[in-house]
Amino acid sequence: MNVVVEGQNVESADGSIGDVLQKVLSGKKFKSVVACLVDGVLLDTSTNVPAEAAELVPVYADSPQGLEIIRHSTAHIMACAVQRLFPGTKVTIGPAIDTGFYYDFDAPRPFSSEDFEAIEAEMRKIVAERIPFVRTEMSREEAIAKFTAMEEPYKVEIISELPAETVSVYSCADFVDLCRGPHLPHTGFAVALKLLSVAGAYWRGSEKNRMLSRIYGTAFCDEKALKGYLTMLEEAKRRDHRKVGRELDFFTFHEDVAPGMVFWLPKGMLLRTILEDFWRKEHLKRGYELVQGPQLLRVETWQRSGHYDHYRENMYFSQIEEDAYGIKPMNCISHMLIYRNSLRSYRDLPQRYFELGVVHRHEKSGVLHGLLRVRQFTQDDAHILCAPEQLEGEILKVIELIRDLMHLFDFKYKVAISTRPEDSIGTDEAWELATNALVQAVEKADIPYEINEGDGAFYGPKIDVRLLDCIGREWQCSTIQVDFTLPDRFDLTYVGQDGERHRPVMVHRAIMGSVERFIGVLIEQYAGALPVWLAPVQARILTVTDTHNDAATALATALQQAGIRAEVDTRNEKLGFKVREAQVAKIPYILVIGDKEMEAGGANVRLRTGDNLGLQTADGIVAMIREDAQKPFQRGGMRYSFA
RNA sequence: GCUGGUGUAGCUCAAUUGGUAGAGCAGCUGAUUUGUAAUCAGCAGGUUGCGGGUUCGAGUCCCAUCACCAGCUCCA
Repeated sequence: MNVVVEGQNVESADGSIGDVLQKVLSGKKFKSVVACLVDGVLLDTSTNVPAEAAELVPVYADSPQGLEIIRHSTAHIMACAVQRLFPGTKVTIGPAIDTGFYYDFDAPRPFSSEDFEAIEAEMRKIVAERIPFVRTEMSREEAIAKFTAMEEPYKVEIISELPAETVSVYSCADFVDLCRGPHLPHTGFAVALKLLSVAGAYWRGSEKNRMLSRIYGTAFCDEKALKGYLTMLEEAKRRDHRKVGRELDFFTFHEDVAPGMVFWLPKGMLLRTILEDFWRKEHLKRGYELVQGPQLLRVETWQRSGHYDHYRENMYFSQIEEDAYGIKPMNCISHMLIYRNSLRSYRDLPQRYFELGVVHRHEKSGVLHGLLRVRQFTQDDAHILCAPEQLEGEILKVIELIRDLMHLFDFKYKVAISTRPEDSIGTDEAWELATNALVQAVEKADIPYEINEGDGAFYGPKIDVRLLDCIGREWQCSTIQVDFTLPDRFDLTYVGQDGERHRPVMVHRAIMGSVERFIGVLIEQYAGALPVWLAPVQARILTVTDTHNDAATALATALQQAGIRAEVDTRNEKLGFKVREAQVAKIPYILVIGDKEMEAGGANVRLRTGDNLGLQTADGIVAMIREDAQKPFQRGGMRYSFA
């Protein structure tokens, strides 16, 4: 029998995959093979070449697939080390993840980062021993008996629920684990590893189960790649919006006064205002109308909407004399009441109500995170009330708006459709209709998506868009939710062409999701160096000495009259000091006026990148900044206008 | 809410086995009139998150609580 390996024909009978690869590959190359794709199936190199195999594609340590195997095997090595050092620790699961791996243990005492040194040392010992990973297949019953004997109840539970009749088990020295594989040929391949953090994690991800002790770590194909990753983590810390937001005076928190609620400082509020103004105008252009409802609604209303039954734990309440009020966690109720304010005809549809709506949600204490997860936030919320036959078209328009916004900031995003959860209201028919409309629209827009079963809102299915922050965490931003239920509960109607009353469909949608969160992600995306159109200060004029103050003020006035946000730094400081401060403040245009500039009229232009553009006239500076501010908009269907 | 960790000046961090709470930056005052990432000097700044306890003595040890950080569950 022959197989093809990297274009060459090789005799493959009676040999392991490793044996065959060794015949073809150079010694150096062979040493970095961690596993092999046999006609597309990933196998250990110790496996015998299957009789019908046609092609072997070696998986190298530095490939994405190879990296995943390294990490998975490193998780096993860690489990092995942990069981050696902490007898009585039960193992559960330990997969590779995007940034490394983790393993969840049920330990006599939870681990802390102080244990890392000992665990890593034991792991290195195991790596140095170059112990082979040995795969064994056995029947389910055998496996259950084996893990029962080993007193590993979590493994027994997993195996008992597996549909397969035979399972594979990997052993590595004294450590045995249920595992699909494949694994490294031996532990000596795990040359670059590091433990990163500990965390609690529920068994099978459910809050009702026991809390396990999770250790996160990472592994790479070599020390250089590991070092690169650790450097990247440091870089990410420098971009953290909480740090940058404080340094740039954008916002602050007073944890003792209002945990999870933002205090916007003047610079941050200006940024926010620019973004919101732009966004309101964009909505007006796209057929939305601006509305606003009250912060407090009587409890009876929340009972009618279903929020009281399904969302009460997250709501704030207030008692005034005899009346109980709920502070709104969502804006939809007000928008429905605005719809119901007059009799609607089919000719009026769709009604699109937009509100930058401030909502309060009492999030659990452990989940707050800077601007990205807060208890009071502003949704760029809209509710579209339309006839059922308009639904798909309306959803498509919303998807276009999402696309344009993501495009404007060069965000990468993921789309998921979430279906009916257990805790929900409404008929099966309505849920199916709504879910289908979402799927149809996304497919028509030709956007890749995944399905999250049971992840919908209690009143309807939804499309979610998630953005990535600077260390790869996902944050939900846009959401589109179809709702047949609330229009029913609030008896919304329109008069059709036939003169009969009909029920409109409601689409809840937010594009940024939360203005706070969106700004948080923006700050990280740009590391604080916001696009010129959003920068609270677009230009700062620095004087060399106080003889240039008048010229600086005159230039500032000229820029301001052209709609540019400019300020002057006339402090009695050295120029180098002022330049440094302007640069640290990430101000896009640093304009210096000294004798030369005063004589020639204009200023020396330095960018926050450090580039110096030399002497420019006032008109030239205005044109330059305007063009720069306009640049991101040239790509999409949106425009930015100077006030 | 859960697991682990951390709370010291506006910010970043020190403070030997429990023994007088310090520094840099920022702030204020003065000097300096300065050419593209930090001029010099002086001054001021703190019931060590809050509340108990142990001790002759607590920033340090113990308990409780609030908050923050890394995750988990949840979520815009």
